[in-house]
Amino acid sequence: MTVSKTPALDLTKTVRGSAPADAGEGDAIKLGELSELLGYSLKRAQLKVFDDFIRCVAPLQLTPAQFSVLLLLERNPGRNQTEIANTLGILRPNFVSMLDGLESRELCVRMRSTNDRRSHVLMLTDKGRSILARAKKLVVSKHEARLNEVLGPENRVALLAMLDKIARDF
Amino acid sequence: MTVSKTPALDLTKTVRGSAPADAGEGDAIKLGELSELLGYSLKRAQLKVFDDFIRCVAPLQLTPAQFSVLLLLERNPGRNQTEIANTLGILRPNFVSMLDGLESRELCVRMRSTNDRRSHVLMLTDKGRSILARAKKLVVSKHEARLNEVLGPENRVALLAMLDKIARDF
DNA sequence: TATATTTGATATGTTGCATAACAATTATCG
DNA sequence: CGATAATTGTTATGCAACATATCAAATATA
Repeated sequence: MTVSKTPALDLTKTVRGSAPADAGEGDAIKLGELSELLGYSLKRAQLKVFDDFIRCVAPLQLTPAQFSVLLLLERNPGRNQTEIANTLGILRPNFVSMLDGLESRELCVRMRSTNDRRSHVLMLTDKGRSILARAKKLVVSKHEARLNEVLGPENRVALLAMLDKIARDF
Repeated sequence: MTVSKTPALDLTKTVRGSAPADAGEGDAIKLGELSELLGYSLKRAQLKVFDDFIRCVAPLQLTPAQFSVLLLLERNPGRNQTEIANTLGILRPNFVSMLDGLESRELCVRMRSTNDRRSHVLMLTDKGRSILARAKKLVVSKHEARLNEVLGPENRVALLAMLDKIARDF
């Protein structure tokens, strides 16, 4: 049992540095308490993971956000823009140009709803389904494979569980 | 032992949705494979954690990025802008306006180095040290306290370890 | 019917992040 | 030494993400 002390930040030293000269030449910069800041590690990890995702799925030219939209449209066909945008945490005004991009590539379509002629029913096109299927394969075979390499499968699951808990209960 | 299957994405169904009508009325939108995408969970968790950080440290008006700069300056006095910016993953041009903000609030100072008159030696002011000390207390007592509530201390440590592994080995 | 709400859209602003270019200074090399 | 290259901080600029206000059309509600 590795007993790592719980208190993360250590507010002891006050560093009375009044010397106007340069720093300790040659040695590396110390992260210090920064390495215990969850937000810092979270952001750095997120950037890395997004970078890897973009690389893995580069042949299809899909960003993580676009991929998530296509996933939602496949699982929830016939929803309108507000519903899809809301579940992804995207504001409706910003979702418009996103859909413009996907629709101009003929990956999805907007159709006026017959029930409520204000809203647009969103649907994947065949091309959209095809691209999404290929994207999934790349994500599984490259992106998640790399992740399982680094973390190990069981750690990946545990990590996901903790992140979801944060996203929900925080 | 909860045997959760390792393969995250499940590329089986093809959803032959050709109905131009609306979706399954009334029921909630299903996230589907999205909940298995690490990048998605990572980003949502990161946004939540940053939001909480900003709230907790609001009385001092410090963003996570500003806090991390002050932490680095305290631990590594006398470094120049390039060194600090690099270790934080901030591009030098963008670090200029960041320092402008901190310096205009008198939290740190730039002094021309006597060794190399191109570079600026960065140092915390007394006010900067004071604000940083108060910020640390808020982070520990509010931000990390909340995190330990949600995750539990040992999970927090495990989470940090995995995130750092991703940030390093990915 | 009159008023309020919802939906998609536009305009606009802010912020984070990236690149090119520049003057001043320093390092390198012929 | 002197010419050239590299470094440091800076400015300008562009792009993408994110946020707010506002609008017309359609619908809901009073």
